[in-house]
Parts: sequence; C-alpha cells; structure tokens
Amino acid sequence: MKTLRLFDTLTRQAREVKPIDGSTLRFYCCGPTVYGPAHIGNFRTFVLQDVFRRMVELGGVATLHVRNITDVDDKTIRDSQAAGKSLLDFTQAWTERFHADCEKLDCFPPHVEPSAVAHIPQQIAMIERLIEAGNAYASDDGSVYFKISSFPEYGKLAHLETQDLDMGRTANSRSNTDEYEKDSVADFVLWKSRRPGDGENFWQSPWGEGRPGWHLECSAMIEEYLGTDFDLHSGGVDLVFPHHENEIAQSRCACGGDFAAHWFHITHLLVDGGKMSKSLGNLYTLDDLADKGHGAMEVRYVLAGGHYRRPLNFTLGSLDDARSALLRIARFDQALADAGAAPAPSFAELVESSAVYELGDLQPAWESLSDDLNTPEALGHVFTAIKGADAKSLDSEAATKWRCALHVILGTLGLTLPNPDTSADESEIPDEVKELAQQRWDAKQAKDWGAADRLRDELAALGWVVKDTKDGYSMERI
RNA sequence: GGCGAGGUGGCCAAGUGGUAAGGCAGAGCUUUGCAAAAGCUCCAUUCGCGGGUUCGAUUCCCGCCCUCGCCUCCA
Repeated sequence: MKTLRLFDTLTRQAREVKPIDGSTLRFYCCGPTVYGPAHIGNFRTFVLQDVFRRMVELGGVATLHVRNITDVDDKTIRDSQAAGKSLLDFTQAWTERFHADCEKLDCFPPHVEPSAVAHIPQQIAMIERLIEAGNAYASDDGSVYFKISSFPEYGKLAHLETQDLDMGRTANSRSNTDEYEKDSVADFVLWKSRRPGDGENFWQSPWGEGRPGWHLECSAMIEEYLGTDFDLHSGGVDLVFPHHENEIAQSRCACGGDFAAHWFHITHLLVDGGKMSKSLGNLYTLDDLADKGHGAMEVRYVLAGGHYRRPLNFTLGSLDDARSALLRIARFDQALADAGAAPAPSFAELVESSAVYELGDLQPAWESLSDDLNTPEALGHVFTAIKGADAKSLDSEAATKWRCALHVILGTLGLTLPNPDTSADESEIPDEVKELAQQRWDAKQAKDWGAADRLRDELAALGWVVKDTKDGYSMERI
C-alpha cells in the first residue's frame, strides 16, 4: 500500500488517507443537482475526485465510492414545471446527460449512486430520531428544523463562531423574510411543508405532506451505504458551509459515530480571471466547448493542470495548450511503441500489477501526486522525464517499462492520449483535394518546384496542408 | 464587518529561508528543393506594492492595493 497525504478541511493539515477498516477506502461525494447540464466548474470537482480515487486504487487500496443525485429541491421542481414535465422525467433526463458527460471525461462511475427521491423513508426516519433526541422540532406549519443550539460543535468544519453566524443572520435580510417558521434564523430545515408551488411533488410524513430539505438526503444516504463512520467526504468548497456543516450536525446527532474522518474540498474554477456566471456567458458545458472544437480530454487536462486547493483560471486558450501538450506526450508514447514497447496496460491491469513500484524516471511524478495530489507538479515531472529520455535508444524491455510507468501517471490523472498521427484519413479528404495533392506530388517528383508550390498554396486555400515524408505525403486539415 | 484563498515571464501553472519546475506561445538550429511536421537549444537577476526580521526572502512578519470564495439550501 502506498501512502497518500491529503489536506483535511476540518483539521487544516495534510493527513494520510487510509481506510478505517484497513482494506476499503469508503468515501462520499456530493453529486449534482440535476436541473440542467453541469458546467466545467462542476467538473473540476468531479474530475479531481476521480483523480483521488484513481490514486487510492493504484496505491493498492480498494474503494467504495458513493455519490448522490439531488433530484428534488427548489430548482428541480421549479424547472421541471417550467418544462412541463414530471419531476421524475425531468431529473432523469438531466441525470443521463450528466452520466454522458462524466463518461466523456473518463470519470469512473461511483459504485453507488443513490437519489434523494428514492430515499424519502430513510430521511423521514432520520428526522424522527432527531426530534426524539431533542435535536429537531416541528413548527406549526408542518415543517421540521434542526436546532443548532443542540449541537455545540456546530461551525467547527467551517471554523465559524456562533457570533459570526449571528452576524450573518442580521446581515442577510433574506433570512428575515423566510417564509418558514423557525425558532432561530440559524436553524435549518429538515422537512419542508407542502407549498402550492410544489405541485404534485410532495410526500406523506408524520408532520403532514411535504418534502425533505436539501442537506438531509446526504446524511440519510451516507448512513445507508457507508454507516456512521467512513473515510472521506468531498465536494466543492462552497459546500463546506452550510451543507457539510449541517450534514455533520444531523448525522452525528442522529447516528452517533464520528461521521467523515477526512474532508476533501475542491476550490472553485475561475474563467478569464473572474467568477463564472450566466450573464457573462462564461458558464461552459462540455457541449459548448465541443462546439468550439475542444474535446473532453483537453478539458480534463486543463482541470488537472491546477492544484485542487488553488483557484484555477480557465481560458479557452488553455484548451489549445492542452491539446498541444497531450499530443506531445502521445508522440513520446508512440516513440516508445516504435522502440518495441508492449501495449500500455489498462488501468485495471495497472491496479492488479505492481507497476507503481517501478516508475523509474517518473517516480517524482508519483511523489508529487502522493503529496496532497499535486497534479500540476506531477505533469511537470512527466515532461521533464520525457525530455531526459531518448526513446529511440531504449531496448524493448526498457521501453515497455517506461511506457508502463508513463501510463501509471496518466492513468492516475485519468488522461488518455490522442492519436499522435494527426493526418487525415483517406475518407475525409475531398476528391478535389486529393487530386490537387497528387498533382503537386507529381510536380515535385518532376522537380517543378514552382508548380508544386503553387499547388500547395491552392490546397492551403482549401484548408489543407501537405506534409511530405520520406517516400510520400500526408494531408492534414488546417 | 467576520472568516478564508490567491496575486510568479505573452498565456496557463508549480515551488523553496539559499538564490525561480513544467506546459503553451515565441526565437534559433537540425531536417527539407522551399515548406510543414518533428527533434534539439534558447527564453523571469526576478516572484502585486512598501517596510521589517535574517548572512541571505519570492518563500517568515507588518501595512497597503487588487482578485476570488464563504457568512444559510451555488461544485
């Protein structure tokens, strides 16, 4: 087993990640609210969680990865109604889209992906226990709230003091106009009584018709699939407060236990130096970027190209950079193959092998990843190693070893290489272009340089570039 | 107002109390009929600004400027 040190939000220090049960690393990630397509900011979180999981598995520890789907909340209800669809139809469609995007990014699907709607009874049962224990109370309108004053450790994760919370309350006028009836403005809702705007989206409960509050689903599903004590909990930084703080309060009061042993939060993505927003038009989805000619792997490279605890400035130009960088690695990989390297093992094969113990020149890259998941430093080491290696001079055994090591690092980052041969297939080349290219080749053979250059210019005007090789030529789209 | 993160070459981005990784772009060379592609080489006396501590600071401390996040349902 290899060690991985990771910064823990609660203790604010890097701590070794290791399974409580000694064999399987059990962790929970807050998943998407399925009311629209996820954007690259969301995917920064999911991609880094995926890198984390790959790191753990390659380090010799099995994982149990649980990630929820939030399919009932204000936004899903509101937008499903606007779309004229049932909540179920609406959220299922966006869940499918989310899965498709994750697949494009080569993110492993979680082992368990529970949905909030499918766990209403568990949530109600948890509320009942909280009321019994004196941690929650029902209001006259049939809503139920968690009583923050009943949990002294509230605020510990976010490092917020009670007085700060009080200030937040007075500074935020929205809270004062809250339509629900709470004892204290800081208390949060566990069960929301049915409202006219909810339509048919309500469930029966001991407190009347209504629906669960957002924070509760994670606590209920964690108890169901991971129990009262588990290894790690993760999400975007914005979830630290109040979402994860509330989860801790609910779960520890309802279940006992320590809840998550480690907290892994990913910092937000910036776009062009600022925050993303719909009004600025910089909330990119994978489809938006695909329309601009950028594949998901380029996106993944960019997202993995920054350290998860630092703000990462996304620009469209960085996708071009990523394409070039990936191609360069791909060419090196091809050079290894040309030197006689065996095909690179799959991720599963790497997990089964002891490849991680024989990394050679790429050992520093692994060390970087082991030290708080330093993905950018690891990539730096990859390029340094590539520069220092002369693939052509390696025998097939050495080339195979090198290639295997390279794919351990790439596999951890979840990067798959593009085809280094960028020339176009016969079938994509228009006949007219083929004809001109052949004429140029003939002119070249006849050493009629003037005609050859003129034909090359004509091809360029049509958007094609000719690349001469030793004994022929290939075509590439500009 | 409170808490927290960050400001490093044209762009992206690591890093360390001992004199700035890496990628992209750019330049040169090799190659080529000329190109393209590729490979190789070069490319920050300097790390937001001003002080301080130190033999020495980009790295520690203080102040200031700017950006970003959270302060009750946003990854």
